[in-house]
Amino acid sequence: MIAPPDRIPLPRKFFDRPVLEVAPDLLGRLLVRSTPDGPITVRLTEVEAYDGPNDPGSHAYRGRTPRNEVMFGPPGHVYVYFTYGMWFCMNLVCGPEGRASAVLLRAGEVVEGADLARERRAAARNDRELAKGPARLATALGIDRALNGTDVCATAATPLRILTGTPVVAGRVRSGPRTGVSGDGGVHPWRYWIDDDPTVSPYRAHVPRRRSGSS
DNA sequence: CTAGTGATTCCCT
DNA sequence: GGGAATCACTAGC
Repeated sequence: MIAPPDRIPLPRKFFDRPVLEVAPDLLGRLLVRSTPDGPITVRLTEVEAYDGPNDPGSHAYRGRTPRNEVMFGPPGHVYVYFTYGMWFCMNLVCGPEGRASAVLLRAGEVVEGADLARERRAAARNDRELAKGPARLATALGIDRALNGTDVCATAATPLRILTGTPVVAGRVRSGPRTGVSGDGGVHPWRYWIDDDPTVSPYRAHVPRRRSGSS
């Protein structure tokens, strides 16, 4: 069996580059989640770059902690975090090792295993919403804490892989401020998405939440 | 379509 | 203790 040209795993050197190069280059790539019932494959349509300790929006901004430890490790590994008491989101660590830069996978188009994704995403009103948003994408693929640190470049069988897919030409890539990032971290146009793609999540500016019941 | 709000747990200060 | 790289749901236009 020879793999089709769009289903060749991306090598580790793909991720061992500055995060601002890797992030737009991930658009159009295929993220494959292996499950006992079969694969679920997502074509990436929206991502965000986080550039390590120099980036106020990054989880690594204040240094290494138990939670962000994977970000400080080698490129090509998955950083999964838990947020808002309910959701998981996933990142891909970029190079060079120790810089703690990573790409948040924000949205994608389910191109294989939509039936399996629908089971996990019963609230989705249509297939475009299956992976429209970082926590939705993680939910659709069944990503949780157990996947934290997974090597997507491993040669042995892994629960998660990244394949070549069809890279998006520069003219179809758009960029803008990152979603939900506050303060100085919000000024950088480090969110990248495929122009005019219906699976890209709506932009939400950061809004600090006040506690209910007091003023 | 937009805007507002509750849910629910973990992490870090 | 405060707030978080979010989502689902509702109301209103």
